[in-house]
Amino acid sequence: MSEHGPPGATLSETLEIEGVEEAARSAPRSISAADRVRESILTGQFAPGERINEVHLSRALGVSRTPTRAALHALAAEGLVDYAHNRGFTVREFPMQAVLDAYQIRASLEGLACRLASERGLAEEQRVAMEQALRDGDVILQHDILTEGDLIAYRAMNVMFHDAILAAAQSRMLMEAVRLTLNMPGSTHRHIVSFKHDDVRRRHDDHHRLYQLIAAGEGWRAEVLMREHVIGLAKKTV
Amino acid sequence: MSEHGPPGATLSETLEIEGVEEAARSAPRSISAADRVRESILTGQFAPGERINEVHLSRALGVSRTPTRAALHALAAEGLVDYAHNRGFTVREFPMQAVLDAYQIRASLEGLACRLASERGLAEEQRVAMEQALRDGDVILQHDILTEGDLIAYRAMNVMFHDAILAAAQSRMLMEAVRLTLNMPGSTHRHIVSFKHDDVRRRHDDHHRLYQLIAAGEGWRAEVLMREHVIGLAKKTV
DNA sequence: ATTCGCCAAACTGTGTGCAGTTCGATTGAC
DNA sequence: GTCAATCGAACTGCACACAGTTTGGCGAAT
Repeated sequence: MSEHGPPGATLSETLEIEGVEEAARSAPRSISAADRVRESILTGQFAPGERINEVHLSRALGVSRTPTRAALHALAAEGLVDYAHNRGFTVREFPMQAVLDAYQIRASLEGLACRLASERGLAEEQRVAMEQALRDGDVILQHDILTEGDLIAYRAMNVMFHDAILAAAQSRMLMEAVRLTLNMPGSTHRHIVSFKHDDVRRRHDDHHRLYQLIAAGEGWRAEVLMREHVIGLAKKTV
Repeated sequence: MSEHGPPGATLSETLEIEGVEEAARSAPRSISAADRVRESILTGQFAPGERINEVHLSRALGVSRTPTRAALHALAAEGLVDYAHNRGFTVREFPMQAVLDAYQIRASLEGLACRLASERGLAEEQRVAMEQALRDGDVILQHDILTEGDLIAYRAMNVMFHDAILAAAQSRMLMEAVRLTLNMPGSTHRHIVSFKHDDVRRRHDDHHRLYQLIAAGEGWRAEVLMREHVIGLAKKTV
């Protein structure tokens, strides 16, 4: 199964095809393929509305059409590509309004997660994660200006915090619904979410308050604050 | 491809395999297969947690493993089955708490849909559908006791009303998220949603108020009322 | 009697060939 | 020059065969 790379590469074949053999040791090709194609779509390697050719994509991934199709079906399920019978897959388009709507949906869902977390309590694991995230954010914000590295660390901290709340809500369906709202081309996010120091500080302050409210069992207040917190991400503060 | 039915039928082969040829005329096998398996799961033909054998299921459906696997992957995306590498698919379990949580999630999402619908206005098509649904409900509720036929008509009316609001929200992602919450074994719903005359009347009254609020552009009030409306479905009123 | 290791049957993962459909190009008429 | 019909290349849908993994059971050793 080696010697896969075709020399003449078309547009969709710009995917990296390194490290196939060690990664394929335990991971199924279809999963690995889905991950890589998802990454390509999220980073904007594919043009929105572009039709995806199974054969070309298969070659680019170094696998046959079967796992490729499985991967594309999985991505269709996640909402990243569209599927039409006898016409295959196309990259889904995300107009600006759809991206803004996604923040509204996520705000409602994560607000609900906060309420459920408040009612059901924080397990030790989630409490630790949230406290760690709060400390990490505090450290980052001590810097007067935020470097690119700071922003990377901030994003990791942010994911840890929000994931902990979702875990505390103890609802798999809620997690899946939130994931739907996160699966969209990330390049767009940069244009939406502000990373000015004051805005970041305000959002981190929200985190502190959210932690307090959830720990205190103030479900409704936590829900409302989280909704505002997430919606605020999509406010144009340029 | 005829003469498919194996005589010795195992558990998973109790699916109906009638009308294959006329249905397969234009519809792809994988879609048709997904629909039928989904129906089987929703009506409780499969035991929760049961492992799904691809070969047996393929024979029961009268197609090969390829479209069967595609169908199962699609159902996994909808959240009806779980998938594990090298272990295939299992029927997802829905504990009572998960079903109740689904109503909470749906309440948040449909509440948001009401707000968006209020802001974006009702297109003629949705306005007509909602008014029709309201009239249908009025007629049904004139009966002093509700027959089984009344309940079927009520459910159809209910779907029309809620779908119209979702359409008015103009967010595909929101529709998909709501669909997640609706995809669960329906038999359970019967035990949760009350169909006593007074409860149905109260819910229909909610619909009238929701229509008024949305038409009046009262987004926030419509959102709150819809949340209560949906959560009320899961309240045990036995 | 229990546990560990091994083996075989069954099942899933993947590659590949063929059939049916779609879509673009080419040719012809107007 | 424009439009339509037709043909062909390309692509998708499906079936099937083979390879790798899991899993249950059997037997031997402790």
